Amino acid sequence: MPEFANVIVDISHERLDRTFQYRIPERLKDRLQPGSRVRIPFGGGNRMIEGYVTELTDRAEYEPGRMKEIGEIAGGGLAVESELIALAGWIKEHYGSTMIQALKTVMPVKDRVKEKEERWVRLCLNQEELGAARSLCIKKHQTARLRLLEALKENPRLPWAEVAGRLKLTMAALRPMEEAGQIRIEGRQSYRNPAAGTGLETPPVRLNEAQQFIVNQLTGEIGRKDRRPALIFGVTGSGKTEVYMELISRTISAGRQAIVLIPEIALTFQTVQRFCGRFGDRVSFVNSRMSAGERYDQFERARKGELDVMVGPRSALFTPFGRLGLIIIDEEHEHTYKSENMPRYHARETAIARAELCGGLVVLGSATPSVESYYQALAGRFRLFRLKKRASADSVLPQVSVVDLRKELEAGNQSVFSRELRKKMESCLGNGQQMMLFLNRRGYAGFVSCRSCGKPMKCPHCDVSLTAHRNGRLVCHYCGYSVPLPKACPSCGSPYIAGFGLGTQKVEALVGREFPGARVLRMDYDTTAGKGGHQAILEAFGRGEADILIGTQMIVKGHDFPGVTLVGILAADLSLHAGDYRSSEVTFQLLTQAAGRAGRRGIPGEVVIQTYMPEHYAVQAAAAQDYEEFYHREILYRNLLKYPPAGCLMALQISSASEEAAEEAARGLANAISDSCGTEGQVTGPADAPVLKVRDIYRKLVYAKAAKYSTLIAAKDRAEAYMKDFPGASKVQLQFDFS
DNA sequence: AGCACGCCGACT
DNA sequence: GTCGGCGTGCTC
Repeated sequence: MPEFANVIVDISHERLDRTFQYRIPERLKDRLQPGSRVRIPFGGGNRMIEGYVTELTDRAEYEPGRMKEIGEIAGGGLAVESELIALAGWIKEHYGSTMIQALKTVMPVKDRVKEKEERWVRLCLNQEELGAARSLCIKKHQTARLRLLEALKENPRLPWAEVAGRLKLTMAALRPMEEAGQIRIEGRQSYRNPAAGTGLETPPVRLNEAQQFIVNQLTGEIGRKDRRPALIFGVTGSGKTEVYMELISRTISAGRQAIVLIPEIALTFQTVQRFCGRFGDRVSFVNSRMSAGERYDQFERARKGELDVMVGPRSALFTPFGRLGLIIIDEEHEHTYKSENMPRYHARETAIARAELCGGLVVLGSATPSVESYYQALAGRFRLFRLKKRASADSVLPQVSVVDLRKELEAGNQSVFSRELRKKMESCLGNGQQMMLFLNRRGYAGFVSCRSCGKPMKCPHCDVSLTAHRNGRLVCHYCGYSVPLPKACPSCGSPYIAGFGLGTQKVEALVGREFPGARVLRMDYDTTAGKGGHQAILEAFGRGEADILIGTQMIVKGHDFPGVTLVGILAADLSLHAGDYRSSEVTFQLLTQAAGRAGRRGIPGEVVIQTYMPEHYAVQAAAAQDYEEFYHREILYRNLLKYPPAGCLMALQISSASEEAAEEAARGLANAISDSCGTEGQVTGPADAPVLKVRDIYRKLVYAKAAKYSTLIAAKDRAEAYMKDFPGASKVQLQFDFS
């Protein structure tokens, strides 16, 4: 049993947002674990306060002689905080972050939240008493009190920010005044309920046989023996949401709470309405646009038991529910469930870890499950349920055709639109129906280069070429840098500069030229930057205010337009060249989802996939709407190269402002982990990141593949040890990424 | 956040 | 001297 315990103090203040180290007394050894709630002496007066053990260790980070001992274990060790701290411990171990980083993701930022909370100082004296109090203060030279009383004379109710800020009063001066009954400090906890008053009561829908079967299978098990996560593999429109609703309902009836994770983009007004209609004010929502304070409010309501359901993106997973019984992850294949910051946790794996801690059930849903999840399901580690039929009988699968762009070129057609797509667009417009055109690249042209020297225009801060935009500027899609399009090539002075490739803006221009009359909307990062940007565009299109919606991937995610009968995928290959082992999977999912947008009410939809690689299995399988076929081909490839889920993969990203420092550290790290893995694993690199430089920071990559996760964890520890005594460690940053 | 410590002006 | 208010800084 380790000698010391790191403890996070149970006080919400910025200055205390770190751990303190305590000695573990003999009688408590073997009884402590990360997440234990303890009582500890704190501060000069050794007053006993509560805290949580975050970590047990033998390494003293503080002078052991001056270290205090843990007092006792505090009762009620089952508090939510304990569960979340234990989860942070799991995240730290599993994804290789520091405990503090893990804690900060799991326990929402408490700092500066207090500031935002509305607190007021109110005067409790009448005119007479105020006068008396003032003269007493003058007599006693109580300057701080006088300052406050003067201000309160003008305005008997002052906001806390002003009292603490401009008037510079501290608790030391305020407390005696409050005790004397001169003032009152009011802390009004204002909860803004984003769900308030939306939607009408919507009674539960009657489930069809397949849906009911899943619900029965799973609810019988909640709190019982089979705790395996469930994967619901249901085609678009098969009614997964109704299953979720019923599962949540039953969870609540059993006295437990539920978290629903959905991709940010799917958190639309309709979604909010749907949940509110069913669960009233017992449901709340979080999203990334909310301020830290607003999100904290909602988490606080959950902690107090005012809620039964929380809906939101990745971070909603950490809702402090004390009786969590169900975690639903909709569209579980979405890459947004993987965090981009340290710790780079995956919501699916982390949800499973949390469910284990609280004895809850995890339900995953997707029309195109991730290869990982389907693999687990086939191996029997997940329970698999299928919803094959679309819930409403009149929707039909679309007709998909694949167009070989090489043949178009041979036939002399250099346009973005193949002959087939153009014909279908004409008839679609002629019939007064709507269409969507999908292109996975925004901007006007792909890149811009000089026709005489061939040099592309590059971002000075990032290692990428700039994208031409319609407004005559060149924009960097990595850091946002933008310059006016130069009149002459900066390196050779030639005036012949031209754009190549295709972006959404250019498609918009081309549609305008080739289909004059057609009403066009464009949706991508540039047009949705403002708040409510998505919503406005989608709603306008839904109301039929445009015939054609052009956009990047955001148009294919979770929004139904009954009027859309044609979907055109202009360049299916773009995502195939990502150079990532997942690029086929991403492409397949994208194409399948895009195709699923067409024809959902009665009218059969048509889909045209344009590609230079019509024979690629991701394209073929998507055209045939055949997930099994895709999975079969994909898993062969992953097995062969031992990529996840057939093996484990750890990526080290080494970043530094100095390329040499990054390179040197990367080399050393590659050797260190290669040493650590031995014959168990395979190390590649160091190599430049696909985009070497972003925002003036160089990034190098080292990969380690192994059959067993533990091999990689050991390698991670070795890498951390290496960085500890690397001379230039302060200049170099190391990030781990497990997948 | 809460508490000790030290500074400073006022008063027995 | 020394008492009490008030600002500062530390808490394993």
